[in-house]
Amino acid sequence: MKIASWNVNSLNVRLPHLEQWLATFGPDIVGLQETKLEDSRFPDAALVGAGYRSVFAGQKTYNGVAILSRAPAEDVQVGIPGFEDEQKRVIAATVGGVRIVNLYVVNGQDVGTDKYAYKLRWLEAVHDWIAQELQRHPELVVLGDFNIAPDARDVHDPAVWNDDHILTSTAERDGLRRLCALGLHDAFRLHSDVAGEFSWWDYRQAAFRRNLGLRIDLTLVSDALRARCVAAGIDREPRTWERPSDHAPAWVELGA
DNA sequence: ATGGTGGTATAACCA
Repeated sequence: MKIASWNVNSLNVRLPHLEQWLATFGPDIVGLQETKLEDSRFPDAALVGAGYRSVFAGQKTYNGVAILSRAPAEDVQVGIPGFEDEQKRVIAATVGGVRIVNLYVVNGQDVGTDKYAYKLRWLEAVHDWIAQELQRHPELVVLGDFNIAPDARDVHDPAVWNDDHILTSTAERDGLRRLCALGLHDAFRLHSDVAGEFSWWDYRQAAFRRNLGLRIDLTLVSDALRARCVAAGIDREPRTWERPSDHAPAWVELGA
């Protein structure tokens, strides 16, 4: 079973890319972020044509998340229970017995800003909620655009992307570490210790061509799924297509 | 330090 995460940066613009990628990569489950669509405009009929059902939580212009799956999605949860948030950043569902939590983590703008404080608060709320989810659903995958690069291997220039920089700051990385300490494992790192494999490249400065990227799109698997995690990676191909998202899909494969 | 690009309430704002 292949499970993926992709920040599409506008599903309206990227639907043809998504359809092409679904047809070639053939994931069983995909978490999408930054759909930037109200629910009434979600292209669920087109995706049925591609063989996928959709559950989604969107808004105009910003944010928006969805889970696509070949098998039905059950027990759908939108948002973090008990955490008031206008921004559509969280959707969870159970597919084929596996609980999928899809996150569009707050970007945070710059260290010390109000948005940064919101990011840290939001991460703490996610942490407390995931602790409960793990009790109810030991077979859990937390995936998404984390807007945090776990360590120095995951950035092209550790001198710039340091302890004081947004997406790599100590407090952000501590937030991710605390989440993982609940019993979640970065699937990519179960299979590789290479540096320089990224999932996001800025549109500016020809960053993709020069591989000036970060690995901020993650798939985390729970203790109970760890032994079934047979492979993980990042599919750079859609980032090479014309008018791409700035993110590439990150994926994990679970064996039987 | 700035600004570069791309998305969308097409003007700022967000990333």
